Amino acid sequence: MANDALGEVTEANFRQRVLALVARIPPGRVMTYGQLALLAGRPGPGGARLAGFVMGSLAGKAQTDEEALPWQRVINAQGRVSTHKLGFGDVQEHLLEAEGVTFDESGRCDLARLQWWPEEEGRDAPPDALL
DNA sequence: AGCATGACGAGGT
DNA sequence: AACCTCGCCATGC
Repeated sequence: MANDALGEVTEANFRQRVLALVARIPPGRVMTYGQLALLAGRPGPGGARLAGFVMGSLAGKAQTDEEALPWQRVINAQGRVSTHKLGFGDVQEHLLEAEGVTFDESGRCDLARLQWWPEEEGRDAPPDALL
């Protein structure tokens, strides 16, 4: 047992970890696929893609059970949503805007300000005070 | 059983 | 800035 934290990260617990992290993202804040992968024990580009696969696997559910998982708070490293291809990119942006996230003309949001890290547990507002 | 494809991202050209 | 390659794994045909 032991090693949930250091031991091998199986596909099963990787998925579980990713979902657990997504569930903790505060409203108005976001996390990237690569970041989720890193925190779930699979750093690097490959891990980021895996995180994308995990999210994609629950795309249908996410839409029908949105209260259970804030899937819309997961975006790519460029600060853009990666769901246009699936047909609900606009929905995702709209949901985020409803939480206060703004996107510019090129569809980018301010990751530096909005990206959330678990260390901030408890702080649910953007680190504006630190600017 | 092989092959294409899908919510990614870093590094190189 | 716009590509290209590679890493990574599940799923459907």
